[in-house]
Amino acid sequence: MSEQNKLDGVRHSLAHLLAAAVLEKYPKAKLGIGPTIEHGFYYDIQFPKAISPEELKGLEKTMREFARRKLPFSGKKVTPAEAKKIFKDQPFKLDLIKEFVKEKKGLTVYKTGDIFLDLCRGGHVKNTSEINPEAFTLTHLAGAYWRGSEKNPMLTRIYGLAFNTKKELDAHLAMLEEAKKRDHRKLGAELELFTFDDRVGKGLPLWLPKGTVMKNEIEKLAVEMEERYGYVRVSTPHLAKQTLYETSGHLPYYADGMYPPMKMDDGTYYLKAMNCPHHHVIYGSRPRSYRELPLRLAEYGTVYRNELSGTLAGLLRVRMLSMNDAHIYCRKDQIEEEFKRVLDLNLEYFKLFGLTNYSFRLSLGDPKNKEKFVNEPANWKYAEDVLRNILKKSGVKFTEAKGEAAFYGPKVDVQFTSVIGREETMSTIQLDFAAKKRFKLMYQDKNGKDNNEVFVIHRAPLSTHERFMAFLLEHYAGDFPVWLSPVQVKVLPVAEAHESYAEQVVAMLKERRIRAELSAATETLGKRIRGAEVEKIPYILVVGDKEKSGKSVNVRKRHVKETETVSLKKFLISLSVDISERKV
RNA sequence: GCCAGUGUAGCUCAAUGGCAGAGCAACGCUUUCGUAAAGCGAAGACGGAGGUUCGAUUCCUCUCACUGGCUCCA
Repeated sequence: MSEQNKLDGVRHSLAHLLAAAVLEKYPKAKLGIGPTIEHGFYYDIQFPKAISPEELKGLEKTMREFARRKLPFSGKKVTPAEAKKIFKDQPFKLDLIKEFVKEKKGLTVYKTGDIFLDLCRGGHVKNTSEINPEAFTLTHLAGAYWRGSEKNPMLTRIYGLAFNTKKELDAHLAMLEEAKKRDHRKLGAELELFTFDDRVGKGLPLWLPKGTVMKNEIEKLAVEMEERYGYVRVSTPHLAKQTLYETSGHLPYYADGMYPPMKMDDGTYYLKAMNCPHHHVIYGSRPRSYRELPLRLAEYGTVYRNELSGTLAGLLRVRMLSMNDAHIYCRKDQIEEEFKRVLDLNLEYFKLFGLTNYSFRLSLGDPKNKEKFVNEPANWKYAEDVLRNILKKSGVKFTEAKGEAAFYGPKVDVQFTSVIGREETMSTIQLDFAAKKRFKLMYQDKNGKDNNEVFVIHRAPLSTHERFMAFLLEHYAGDFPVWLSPVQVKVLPVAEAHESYAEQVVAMLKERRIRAELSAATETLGKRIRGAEVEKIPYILVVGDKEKSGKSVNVRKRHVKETETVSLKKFLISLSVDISERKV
């Protein structure tokens, strides 16, 4: 047995001990399921009344006592009738038994000493003596719907962490503490990048001056890259009439995610939740020739989505999104090439930002779910095969996920895990075979005939400004590359006498469009250095008598104690080059 | 939206059924300083609305916001 399987066995066994501890204290509690997860385990339980987080300590203690009793785990097969009898007071277990019988799965029950019996497929330690009672802890409570459906009752989920040794557990807890310091919400407030306010509304970020500088830098990058990759830019209104979303087909699939309609004297309007329909209209604004394809329309489009209040989280999930959007209109024979180019664009971005913590996911439709996906089986199969083949050819690793597609077609999502462990889709590339029919997207082919075979690739490699900023903040822990830093250089005169020289230095920096600030000598030099370090300014320039007479600056790089005196001229040139090349 | 938790000054943290206390930041004055916190001073807060009470920041109800998760998604 591998180390990992053994640890999984420990974690799974702990879930059983947790359930046993709960039943000892609350004999009337109803058990859901208790699986193993990445760093531990959880158990979903319905309590007679809500329990408080303080009670976790007590449950933990009981679990330790159980573990020390050296209880053996043993399993046996049972018939459905036997199982129903054993779990007659456990409605959720009865639910599972029904399901397993329907799926013709065998039933097994596992016994933990003589304290606990659970319906379970196995995978435990042989004896609780294999569990290190110091290497696990219960961490937090959460609500979770039974079988993951919001139509079912909500159970209380108790999460636990478990490792082989106390040392590993402590290290993991310490890592979580460290991660909290990189939380984009904390850093964003400290670095004055964005803020929220009750009067504006939840999920509606206000970009502060420094955050806006960064947002604009990222947008500038996108404009340059997209120009290089053959895109043209467009710009569209934030609202549109209901008819547009009826044409696009978004209303039946997406109405819940949109803000409610606004009835005006000349019709009903919606705030846009996506840019695609507007772009499709631009495509159709005049007849297109086959020579024009692929046509790539790009826009940093602002969209509004009425996300459920409970899902909002800092900039990771908001209600106003600035999407790095574009739609590529191409012929069938161009899909592969275009898709590949988008993939390359993605990879180029990730390399530029030094991002490695991502994985590709091929998000597929689900033929059974006709409410969520357009019912065109042949098109689905074609599009899914196209995407799968391109991914395979390009050699990137990917997983497949059923039911994660857009309603109009499959997509390739780039999944990131934030430092606090939340997984979100960052970039997305989608293949849309439904728009051409709905919007009557046409082109004239070589023979002058109308052709409706216009495929649309939706793509957002830089996600939204909001989510991308959240990832960048956590990725760099606030230490942004110079080109992205809101303030690139801070100039510190040693004393008042050096202020005029310092002002000259700032002026020369600004002339080269370098973002520089003066930190006047109203405080001690040490204090101003500390301030600039806390602000995470990439370059601190100290100027005193020596620098003034030598037309030089003393350069202190972020987080580096050793300083270096160089001529002002030299510093200006090398910094300008670094910024224009977007060096890390 | 659902389940649970948390809301004290710009930030970090105290205390309390009976005048809410500090550090940092910001402000004023003094200091003009060579690489991560100079000194003094003044000022600043119980998320909001009800209720219980002689009296509520503290107890209760509602509400708003945030946090952790579920569902959902860029």
